[in-house]
Amino acid sequence: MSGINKVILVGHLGKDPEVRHLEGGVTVASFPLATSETFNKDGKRVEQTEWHNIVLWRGLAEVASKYLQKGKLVYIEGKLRTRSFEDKEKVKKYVTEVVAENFTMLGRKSDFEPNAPTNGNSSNINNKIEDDFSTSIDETGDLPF
Amino acid sequence: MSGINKVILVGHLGKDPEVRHLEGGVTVASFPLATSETFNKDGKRVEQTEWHNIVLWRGLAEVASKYLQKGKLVYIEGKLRTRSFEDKEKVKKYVTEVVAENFTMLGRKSDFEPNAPTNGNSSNINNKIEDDFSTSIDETGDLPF
Amino acid sequence: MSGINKVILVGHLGKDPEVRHLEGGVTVASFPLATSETFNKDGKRVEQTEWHNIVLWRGLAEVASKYLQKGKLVYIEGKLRTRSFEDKEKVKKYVTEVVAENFTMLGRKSDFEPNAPTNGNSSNINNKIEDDFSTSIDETGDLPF
Amino acid sequence: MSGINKVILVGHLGKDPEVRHLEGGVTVASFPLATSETFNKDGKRVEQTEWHNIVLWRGLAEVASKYLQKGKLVYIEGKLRTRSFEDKEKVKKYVTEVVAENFTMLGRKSDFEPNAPTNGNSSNINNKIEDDFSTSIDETGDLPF
DNA sequence: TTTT
DNA sequence: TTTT
Repeated sequence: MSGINKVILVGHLGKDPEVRHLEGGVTVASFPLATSETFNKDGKRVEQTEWHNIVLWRGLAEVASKYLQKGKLVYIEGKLRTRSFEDKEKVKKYVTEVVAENFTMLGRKSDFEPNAPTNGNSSNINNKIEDDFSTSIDETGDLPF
Repeated sequence: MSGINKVILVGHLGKDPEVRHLEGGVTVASFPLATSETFNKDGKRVEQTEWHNIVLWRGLAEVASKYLQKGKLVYIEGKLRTRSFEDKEKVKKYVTEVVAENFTMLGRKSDFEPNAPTNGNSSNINNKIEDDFSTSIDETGDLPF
Repeated sequence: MSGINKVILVGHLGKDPEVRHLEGGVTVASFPLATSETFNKDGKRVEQTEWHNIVLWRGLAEVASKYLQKGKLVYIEGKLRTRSFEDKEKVKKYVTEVVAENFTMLGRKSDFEPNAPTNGNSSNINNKIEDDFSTSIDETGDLPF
Repeated sequence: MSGINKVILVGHLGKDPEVRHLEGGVTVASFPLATSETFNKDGKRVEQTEWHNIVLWRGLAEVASKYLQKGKLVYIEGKLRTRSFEDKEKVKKYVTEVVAENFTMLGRKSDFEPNAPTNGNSSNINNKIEDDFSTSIDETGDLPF
């Protein structure tokens, strides 16, 4: 009859959410999310990061744009959706996104003060202790989307 | 630190699993899986189907190739992986797949006898009656789940 | 900060849903759900069944009481809740329940016609043939999922 | 055929893992895990905490005892199991547990240094910034198990 | 108490 | 390309 299409992610935002307002007043937000996995390969600790395109609609988009920021840790629940689009050269392409159905902020409370500035190398005492997630993203910079 | 990357699907196979044997003897199987969602739009019942690329490795690939067939209902648990490849025109493309970590067959037992032919409109009486063939599965006894 | 408390089950109802109407007009439904696991132990196929107490509230309770029946296969998503109560002898006891947040009917469509009688060994021909009654469901059109 | 019995939790340990070694050398670890949910009730922010009995076996128990500690944030995936036992007065009781199948440590890296001392009111600089989760547990002290 |  |  019906089916199940469910995605559960816990990871860090690669960028601040990007918010757009469509005609009709609908809000959409999106951001890349990194989920990392570490495993041993030939006795060495290897980290593999997977990047996900997260899309949020309406009220969820507005909450996300208010509370989520680059580097923050979030739990996201949603569904997979593959859509096609035309790139600049009019070539048809496909992209798979995770359409969020709800999310929960994880980590320290201080990480989620609304309206806090996002300076990558902030000297904010609360950010100081965090691991160096954000800078390493800036360096590699090769999000596949 | 670490993250979570989990996908849970319940849907029907769009095709029989396609099995390949890589150099080194590693088996890979893949198939498209459809998850359907029905909702009301302007008083009308609309069905929206999402297609997922499922990939299975090693032992899981072998079990899948033995028991799963076009049309069957399965529960699949896995993780998202986006990989790039070059198409025939040497254009770099991305595809997102669900790498299965385990699966469970749902539905009637008769749907899962190994080696059964896949005729779309089969009039095989066994497909209409539940609980048939259960003994033959008991006899082979090698269902690893 | 916040947490995640999520349960995902696919199993068969052990009984028809039991519906109660609380003061204030709130509807609650509940039923036992069996999830079975089979594994090999000393070369023998062993089945282990786990029973879950499922509880549904309000609209979800009403839909469940209309469509779910003893023996049917369902996907249930919800959260764990342990509550205390006093038994007949005034002894404090604890019970853990799965409070359903949504559910999806799996299996053949004919399994889910509303108001069908529940005779365990029914010889009703409609239970043997797939795809029957589909139009009658289309006509009523009020399946909210 | 088969079923699905899956639990996904993100929460904080209420106590250090308790490790036991059974005859035959099997290791079992267990601890209470709190998942909190906050919602608005009559305009006020209410927090509701659910406690879960987590049980881990063998290698997973050993890893847990090494890395997990009271107050730490973890993602746990497992299955529900209700078992009966006799209490001191020989009364038969039931308890529902989450048998962990894997777990992932979340939060700051410094939270998971192995062998770190667990003093509730530690003056360890890394613990200082944490929110006051641990003390509030000590005060209420009413774990239902 | 279900189902396969 | 599946299924209901």
